Amino acid sequence: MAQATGPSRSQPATLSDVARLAGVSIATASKALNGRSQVRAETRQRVIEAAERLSFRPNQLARGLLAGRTGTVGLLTSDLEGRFSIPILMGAEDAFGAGEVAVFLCDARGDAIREQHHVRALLGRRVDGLIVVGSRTDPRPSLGRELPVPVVYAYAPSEDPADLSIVPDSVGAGRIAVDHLLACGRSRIAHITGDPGYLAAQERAVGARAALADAGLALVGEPRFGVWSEGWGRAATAMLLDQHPDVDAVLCGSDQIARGVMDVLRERGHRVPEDVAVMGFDNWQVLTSASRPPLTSVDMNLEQVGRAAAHALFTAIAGARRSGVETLPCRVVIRGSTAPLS
Amino acid sequence: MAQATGPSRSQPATLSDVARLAGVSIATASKALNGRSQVRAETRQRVIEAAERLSFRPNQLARGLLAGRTGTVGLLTSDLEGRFSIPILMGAEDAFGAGEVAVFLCDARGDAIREQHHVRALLGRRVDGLIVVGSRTDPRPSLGRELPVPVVYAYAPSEDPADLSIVPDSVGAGRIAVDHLLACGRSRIAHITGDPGYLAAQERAVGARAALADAGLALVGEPRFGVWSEGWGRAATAMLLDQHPDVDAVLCGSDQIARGVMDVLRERGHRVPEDVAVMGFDNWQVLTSASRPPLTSVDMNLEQVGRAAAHALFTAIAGARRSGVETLPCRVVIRGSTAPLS
DNA sequence: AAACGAACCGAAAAGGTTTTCCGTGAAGCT
DNA sequence: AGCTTCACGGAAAACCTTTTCGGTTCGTTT
Repeated sequence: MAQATGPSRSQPATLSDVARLAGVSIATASKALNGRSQVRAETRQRVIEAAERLSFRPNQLARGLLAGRTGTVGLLTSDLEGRFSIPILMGAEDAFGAGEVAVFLCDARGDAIREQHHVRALLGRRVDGLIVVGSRTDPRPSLGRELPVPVVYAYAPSEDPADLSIVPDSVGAGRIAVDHLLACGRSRIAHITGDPGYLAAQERAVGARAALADAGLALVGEPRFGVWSEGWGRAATAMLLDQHPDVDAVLCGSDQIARGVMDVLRERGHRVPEDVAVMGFDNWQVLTSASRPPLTSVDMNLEQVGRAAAHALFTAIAGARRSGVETLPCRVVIRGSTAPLS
Repeated sequence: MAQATGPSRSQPATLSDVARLAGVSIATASKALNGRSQVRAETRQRVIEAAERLSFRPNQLARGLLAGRTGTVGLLTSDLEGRFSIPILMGAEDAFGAGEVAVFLCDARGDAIREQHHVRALLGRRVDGLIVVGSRTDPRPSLGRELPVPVVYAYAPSEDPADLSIVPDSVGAGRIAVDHLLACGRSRIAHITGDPGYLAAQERAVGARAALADAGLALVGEPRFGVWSEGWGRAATAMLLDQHPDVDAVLCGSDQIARGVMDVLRERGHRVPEDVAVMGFDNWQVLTSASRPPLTSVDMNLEQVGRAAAHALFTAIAGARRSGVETLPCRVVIRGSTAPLS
């Protein structure tokens, strides 16, 4: 009953179909299509035309079964919803797509059980490697050393130093942010940032202080930790202006916070950037370009993190293992909210 | 040289390894692990333990090769960056993950050539079906009727009515938005929306007008089309207030526009929601909850669109084809920016 | 005791591709 | 003419799992 190539939808052509149509053996057809040299040019041409006519696509399953390599990798995110996973994922997909590698996407939704389940499923499909994408930069548990394929951790590093992790340089990000404000001639710089439980918040503050110290300066007051929201940005700014009305720059832990900061600054009659310069982190387009004025922000180069992770996985699959945490530099994107003091 | 199970990383165990360890044939091992009935309980136990010890995972490639079904689907997005693809993708991933189906993610980046390339690659991997996710609701070209696997279009419908498409009900969205404003006692409702080249903008306006007409009312002025930005929301609101200072509600084409609208309303001394109610579309958390007051918005239920697409693909793979454009209802999420007139 | 049935297990084929090895024929050389 | 060399094409194994079908063993029945 099943062989009716009939009405609806025929099976895809197989290599033996091509061989039959071209009047050669399966082996010859394979060699002709793969550019092997043991086949006459004329024969090769005949095979190629036959494959064309049948719109033959080699079955990657069979190929993978034989080769022991499938040309697939697993991309395991812990949180698709969060906006940090997406650019990383794009970078990785981009890097792999160019190399004929297909990507299995799995979202663990922050659940370790589900993550374990996905890992097992991916290994059953014989992926050549795994990329684990976190939703924040705090270290996360390793998947273990016993996996049969290489693993690269992106954004959230593994707790096990034997694993390879690719993360943005948060300390450096704090540094270059302050360097930019210093270059704008600011010297009374405050720092309003988010949840102190986030390593990124701590590291950016460390970098900012280090850059100020190098210039013989210090923050105006202590860093103000809170939550990653506009509301906190507004509240913290109100307090800041009460205590330090002479502040000439505010470095904000995120673009959202910066948005709130700028609103209150404007409401209180401080001009941005003439009186107070404002910077954010993350360079989240929808916020930076909607602000008045557009917001200068530190871009974490997440797409590049994804690409680097993909590249590292490539080389690991080829046999060259690395380990440890590798950091990638961030960059300042200058917009209207920061400008030299006139 | 290759058989050294040696130092670094051994090959995954195969069924014949398990069979050998358990002292049975390959066939029996397979039957034991798959719950077939022709094997003694004690033997089955022995096999299961052997599989456990070797941490055996059946090779899905071999299984797929044999069964003709791979348990994989392709998810083809035209634009990962845009925020509409992500929830759809999450819904689809969620629905498939529960069913032991793995998802290949491909991002065409809005390029038809790249899309074609990805389709070919996916077919080479013998996916059982395809979901095509668009970045806007305007119809897009079909992948064609000649594909060997079923295809479901999500968010952006196919131009070919023979294809199956799942989209949110934009006209209905406009309707329920106005219905909500009417229920709040508003009667002088303006509409500030985005790019008129977007079908979503047109359809929402159509729905809004229809709901008003049903109540014997009309919009305050014409719908104001522009771009999907806060800046446009601010500019349009300024004009609106000049011409119609007595407006008591503004229906905005997106949450971004709504954000701009609210800013200007407040600056001009109009209270939200006491004097003017404001609504947006998309229910984009980061904007709706950061607004002052939090923004009432129409949620397009995109995750549900993704789930429905996955489900439709499931049944199509099982043989039950549908066709045409199926719409899913949207829902109003009420927050502080709309309230009954006191 | 012979025959029968049930329960259990194994051999083998199938799925599609790549690769190795062998065979055939022709051309080149002495 | 007889030999080697070369170019080309084909047979078959391998990858791993599932399933069908046939075979063995043991207990039961007449």
